[in-house]
Amino acid sequence: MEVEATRRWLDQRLTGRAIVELDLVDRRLWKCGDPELAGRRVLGVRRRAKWLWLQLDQGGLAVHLRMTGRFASQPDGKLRATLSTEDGHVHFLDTRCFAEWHHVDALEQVLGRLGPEPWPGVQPAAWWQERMHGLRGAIKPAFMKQDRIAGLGNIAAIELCWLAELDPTTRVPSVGAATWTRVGEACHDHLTRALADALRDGMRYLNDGGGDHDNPFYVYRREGQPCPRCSGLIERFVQAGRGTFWCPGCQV
DNA sequence: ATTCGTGTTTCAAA
DNA sequence: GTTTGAAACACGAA
Repeated sequence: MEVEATRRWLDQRLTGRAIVELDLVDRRLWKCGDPELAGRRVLGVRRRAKWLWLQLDQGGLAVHLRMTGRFASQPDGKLRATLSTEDGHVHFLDTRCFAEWHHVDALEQVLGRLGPEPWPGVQPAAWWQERMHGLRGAIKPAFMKQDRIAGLGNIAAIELCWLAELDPTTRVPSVGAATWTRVGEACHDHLTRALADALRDGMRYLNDGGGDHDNPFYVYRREGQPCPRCSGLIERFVQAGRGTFWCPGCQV
């Protein structure tokens, strides 16, 4: 998970430092609170779902990267803000400018209804059954319901269906215990691997003209390519408004 | 030139 | 409860 990788990156550079200046290049980032951060000290960096929380000595900064937000040591993109400390700069880049920064007393003020975190543990079948209880629609969009399970997005939902050999259109009530167990393992596998990839390479697979040659996923954005498991062809269709990639050969 | 699709998530409407 | 579309916005690809 890129957000967890970002959390560690920020923690290394900001925790224990005092903020010297916030240069808010694009005001649209700023959703609420006082943007005057000079003199505040960063006590720690935490994550909840895809929110980052920079705990300050007075309140904190809640940051959501949305689609294209990212932190970097060099301003090599659409620069929206720069956070300066005594010993360095942290730049915030965001092509589409959907990201949100909130200066509030507590992170809970900006969180919607969020279910529990599925990671870093391996959640057992009973956990998934409880989280999905009452849903009757397709499993893949259900994985993305933040009020049921926090932090799974489109890629995770796609990849974990593939890992669990599960047809993304399967109705939630017809998923059996053995499959839920596979889902739990698949979810842990995917998120752990996504974090390792992000720690190593960042989001290089979709950045600066590289095309898809660095795509680290099994089926995401691989329409027309052979399935790594059964060599069937990966297909794409739209489900609940989002692109869904899957292998009709081995996902049942 | 124009349209389409995109890593997120919430919301309203049907 | 479910499903869809729209909303933030920018840009590369078709």
